[in-house]
Amino acid sequence: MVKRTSLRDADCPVARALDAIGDWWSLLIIRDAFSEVRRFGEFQRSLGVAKGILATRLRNLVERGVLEIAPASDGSAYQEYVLTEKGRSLFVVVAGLRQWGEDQCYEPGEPHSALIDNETGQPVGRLELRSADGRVLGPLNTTVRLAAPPSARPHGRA
Amino acid sequence: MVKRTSLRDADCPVARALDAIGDWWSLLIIRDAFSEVRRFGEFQRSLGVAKGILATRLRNLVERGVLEIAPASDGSAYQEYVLTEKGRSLFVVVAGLRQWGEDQCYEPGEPHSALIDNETGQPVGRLELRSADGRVLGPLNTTVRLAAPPSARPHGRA
DNA sequence: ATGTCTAGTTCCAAAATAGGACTGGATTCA
DNA sequence: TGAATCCAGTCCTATTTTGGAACTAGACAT
Repeated sequence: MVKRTSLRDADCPVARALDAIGDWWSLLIIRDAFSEVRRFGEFQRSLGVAKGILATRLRNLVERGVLEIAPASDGSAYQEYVLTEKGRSLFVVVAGLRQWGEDQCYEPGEPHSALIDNETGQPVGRLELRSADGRVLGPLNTTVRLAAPPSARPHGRA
Repeated sequence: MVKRTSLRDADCPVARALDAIGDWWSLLIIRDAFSEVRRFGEFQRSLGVAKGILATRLRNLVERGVLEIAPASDGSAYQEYVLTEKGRSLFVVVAGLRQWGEDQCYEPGEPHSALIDNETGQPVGRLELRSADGRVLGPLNTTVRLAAPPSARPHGRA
């Protein structure tokens, strides 16, 4: 009767997304996966997370289709966890978090890492949401249009 | 000695960001805040979260400077929680989660909400990371360049 | 002044986390 | 070939966090 609330079937895409990947470790695992981290032990050392928790998270991410298990690329009998297409499409989310962290979570002079465009060696541009015709959009220019499937619900809900 | 690990001083912007806002309820609170939800009771009803948890989360978000407390806009003696500039700059993160949720967390035919450009009434465009000169970048085109402040650390770490 | 609404706090049981010990198969070394 | 070590987990326990309900004090409405 206390059951950690599930948002799997929430009628908001943000809630569903968070249900799948919205905890600390999962996002960090995904971040690492974007940097070629693949093996259980690599994740464990990189994150410093308890093995039990890591095992749970990896299992969940595989179940959700964000990661998949592949044979080890080094020819050993072990397995690896690699991003699926679904997982790779989280790139902008991780990039968004990174930019926000860089901008808002460091002291003014404090040095931090940066995301670099391989082509030019320059930092990447700022992530922006644009309209279909190219205008940059902010919170004030947009509205959530509710889906109205079985019986329309008048107010936004989880 | 078990203390939920803190990533406040991690040397990765993603980790720091997650430390501030990287849990379920915080992100959902922020999502709601983008839709003009302001009052304790409104958040509580919208999210269906336990009041104790909501109180903790709001306090934390205020501490972190994501929300701030303002006098109630309806003239009553109560207070409201509104996004700061720091909080509003999470817009692309929430938008990214929303798009991912829409794309990946619904069954093919299943209807869902959409983010609409107020100007045109059309759905907003896809969030894309671009290079300084405008090329669309994916995970393969980018690399994290580590900060090398006190003594350079050779490998990515939490 | 009485009753209700708002925004919490407090308390409890159940669940999740952190950490360490343990295990069994794979790999390496001699 | 066998022993030592590494890898990828599982299992156990203590502590923390969550979810839910009950309680409270200060607005507000009548």
